[in-house]
Amino acid sequence: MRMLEKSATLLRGHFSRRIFTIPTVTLNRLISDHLRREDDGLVEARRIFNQNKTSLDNPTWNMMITAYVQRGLMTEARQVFDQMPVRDLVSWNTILMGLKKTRDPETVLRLFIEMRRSGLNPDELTLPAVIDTVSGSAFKVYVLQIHTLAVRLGLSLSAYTGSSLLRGYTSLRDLRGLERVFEEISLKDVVSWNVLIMGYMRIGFVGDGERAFGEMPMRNIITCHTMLIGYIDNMEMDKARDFFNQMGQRNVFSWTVMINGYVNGREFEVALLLFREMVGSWRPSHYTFSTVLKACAASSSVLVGKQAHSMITKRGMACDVVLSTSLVDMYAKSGDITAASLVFELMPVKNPASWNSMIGGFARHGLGAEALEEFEKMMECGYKPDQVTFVNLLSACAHAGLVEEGEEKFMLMGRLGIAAEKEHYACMVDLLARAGELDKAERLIKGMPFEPDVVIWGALLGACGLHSCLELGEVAAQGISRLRREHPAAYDVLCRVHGEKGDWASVMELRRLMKITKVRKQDASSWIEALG
DNA sequence: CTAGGGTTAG
Repeated sequence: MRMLEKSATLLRGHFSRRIFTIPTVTLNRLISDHLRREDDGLVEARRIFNQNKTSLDNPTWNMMITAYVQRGLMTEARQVFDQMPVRDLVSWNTILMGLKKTRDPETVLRLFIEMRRSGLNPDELTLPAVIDTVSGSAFKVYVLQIHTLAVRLGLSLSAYTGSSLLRGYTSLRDLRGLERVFEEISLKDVVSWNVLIMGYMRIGFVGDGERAFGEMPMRNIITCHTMLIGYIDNMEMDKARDFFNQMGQRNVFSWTVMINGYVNGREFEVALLLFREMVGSWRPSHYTFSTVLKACAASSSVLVGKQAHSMITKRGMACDVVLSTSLVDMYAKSGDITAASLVFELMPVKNPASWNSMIGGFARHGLGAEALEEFEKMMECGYKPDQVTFVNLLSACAHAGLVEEGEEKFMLMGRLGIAAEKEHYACMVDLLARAGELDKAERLIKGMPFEPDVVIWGALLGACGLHSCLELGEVAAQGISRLRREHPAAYDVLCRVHGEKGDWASVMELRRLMKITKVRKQDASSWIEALG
């Protein structure tokens, strides 16, 4: 084949755009062989493709689009698509399915309308691309319109199109729609059933999910995972565990789902125990490790964290961005900022989340200057900071007492078009109040576009305790008690403030109240305790 | 020549 290609190119050079052309069949074979190659034959395929554009048939054009779509290169895919002399149904389907991944409902809808205008009718592959893009976006209402179209074209009978309609009605939380679409499918396959169960579970109808599970004529392991995830999402951890224990077949995925369920339910010890049980007979995936590292980070279990890290290293597991970021975060949250920084610096690919973990790590270690410095590097490297970046940055400033820098970053956030959320205000209140700028903090709270929450009042209250400011402290404490009746920290700080002022009568009254309402201080946790 | 369902980080 290579020989043929070489001589063809040679000949084409000599007979420059004269009568001699390579037969279309040969070119198609040549291009598809390149695209099938394990190593990247794409560049070579594109070269041959470009030289022979005028004599290629549609399947070859479509294969070229597919090649780019599979690699996620949508700009290139679009380029080829736009150059096509005649776009057929496969071309449209391929480009629409590719665009699904970009989560750009406007473009997808525009293209879909353009396709209809060109006189082509969608088939059972076209609609899922459109439906899946609009569901879960602000354009979900289109699901109903597309369903109507599907019915008119007889496509709602298809299991393939039907499953995307099921997802569409799930995103609308429309139980009746979900069931009606399911009934419309003429030949229900295992996917139809699985997606139906997923729909029931997502909308919160666990019982209906269980009923469908009992009724279905065929099952596979994905059915079981759908049930498992359904239970976990509905916080039915006991049912999930029972189901998991009874599963006839399990794989790495099953274990990961179960472990992740416990992590999300904040049952970190159970999660780590299950992980230990798992490694006896399974090789965890990078999904497993990420979720386990999250558990380690949240419970400051450095020991298990380090074990996980060495397992990853020892078996030469590909450490992707997500996994590396989990490592950085685990070390940062369990107190080893040096290790965190080391892993972070060695990361070949970073993303905003990675930077956030690093900056957040510096913040929690009180290293304000380092956090600010890392933020500058992040900007220099061209990464876009987001809300999380600024929460970390502002809390770094708050912990390090960098008032001016904090105010500066707060304004920068506005200039970058990132809306300040409650958490940002909480950091700013903390920052200002701690620095003794209590009036400024109070004004900030009054100017907020939402009601202050416990965290914000708490930050103010804490600082009032620090600066022995009784009047404002009481405003804050009242704010808290309006939101939550018994809040131990509020009583605690108020006692201190009153005590410092020598207002012992108030202190006694508070202590009495605490006894009556059985208020207890919240449990503290430390890195030392969690080391085991 | 296009093909649907299940998991990860800040």
